[in-house]
Amino acid sequence: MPSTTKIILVDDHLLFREGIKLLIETEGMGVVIAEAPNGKVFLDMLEPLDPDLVLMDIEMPVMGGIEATAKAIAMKPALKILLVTMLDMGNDYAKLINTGAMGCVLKSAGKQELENAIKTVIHGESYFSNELLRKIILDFSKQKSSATQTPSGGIEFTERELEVLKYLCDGYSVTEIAGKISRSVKTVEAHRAKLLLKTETRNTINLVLFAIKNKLFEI
Amino acid sequence: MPSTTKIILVDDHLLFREGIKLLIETEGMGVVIAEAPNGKVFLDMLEPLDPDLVLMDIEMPVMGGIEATAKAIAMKPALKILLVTMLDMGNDYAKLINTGAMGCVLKSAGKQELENAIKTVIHGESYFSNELLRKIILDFSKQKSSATQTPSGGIEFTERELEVLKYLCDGYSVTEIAGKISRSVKTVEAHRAKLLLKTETRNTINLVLFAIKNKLFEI
DNA sequence: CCCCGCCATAGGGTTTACCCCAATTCATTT
DNA sequence: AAATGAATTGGGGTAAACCCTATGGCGGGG
Repeated sequence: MPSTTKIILVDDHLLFREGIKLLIETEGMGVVIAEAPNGKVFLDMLEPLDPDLVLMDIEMPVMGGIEATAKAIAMKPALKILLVTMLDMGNDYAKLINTGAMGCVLKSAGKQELENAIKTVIHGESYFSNELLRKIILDFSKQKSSATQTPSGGIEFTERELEVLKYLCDGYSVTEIAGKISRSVKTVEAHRAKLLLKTETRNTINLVLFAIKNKLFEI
Repeated sequence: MPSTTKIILVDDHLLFREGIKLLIETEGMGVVIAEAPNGKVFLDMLEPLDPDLVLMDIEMPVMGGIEATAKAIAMKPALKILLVTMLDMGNDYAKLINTGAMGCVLKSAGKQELENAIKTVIHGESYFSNELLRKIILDFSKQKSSATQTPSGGIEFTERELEVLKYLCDGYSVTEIAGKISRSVKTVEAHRAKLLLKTETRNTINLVLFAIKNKLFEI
């Protein structure tokens, strides 16, 4: 860990950069060695300047923070990047997580949280703001629930049907299932046929795919 | 929203259930109409009792909370389930999110947070504790980075095989694929047979499940 | 009380999946 | 140049999947 943290600010708003810079240096979080108005300019100064930490905005012209982060991490895998975003940035939170950035804070965060985030990231841990985390999870569960509701409007299965479906999703054939539950192959086939009807699928593979997409069973 | 929330407690520890029950009823959060020591017992009482909310432990004998939640949601998609877990439960946080549960709190949570979670979930929104959210995100980014390193299970496929496999994972039958790529059904079957050999699977369903598990294709 | 509907059980017959085998092409090796 | 091996293309035959039909059991409603 360096005695003085060398920081680069990447944001297309001059006022925001100056405010952050003042905040960082008066609070003794580190020293801002450079500023860039977009991802492209930042990437050009990455090699010669060799910063310890990058505070990166996401919405920027020419090259956004997501793309710039991915490329920067590809060049310097150990580089610590802290993303800065507004809460209502579309709904691509997954991308945000997978850039390789060590953390993400909201622009609405107070200086206390920013300081906390910077120290955490410099220390080698990751920091994601709680508000953002909650948004991401809501996004996740929304995807899930909309997937379960749309296919056929809340399908209900009988115990036997669920049992057969579980075995199918585990990869067992109808014949094998018939043996497992001590019933005729024809019986199990009838249960599967009912499942095909209820889920509006044409064959076993599509039935299994349906169950997996709707997270009825783990695979 | 009902005037008195009907709650079922599912946990294998009697003391924990009794403590939670006392807490819920003295704080006026609702009324505990039943208790179950594991997921199987709970599923049996789900139909007749028709609860508004379920407090479900994850680590339980016979049938765990993840599986029980998935099945319960499959039977009653509108049912509200609040999972209860310890923080160091392996690393299957993704499963936890995708069960269909409306929320998750830690066993170490105070009664204030529990009350907050119950009210939120009953109100129709989801609630996940902040500590847990942070864990989940870390898990998520870890999965992604390891996934980019090993695209397949070490197996190499030819162009044709990948093409056939993609169609299979989309739910198309061998006959349909033969039409799509203008080849004989027998040819496509031969490609699939090669896929079965390479992946060491016994039939198409297991082949598709293999591909999904190894994240060869999105579904 | 009896009928209707749903579930679980199963048979008959057609289509598809699966296994064993073969020919052609093409790149690499001997 | 000949041989080897792998990819792509198919056939033939059996087992399994898939579709249509049917019976006995059980609970709710006229």
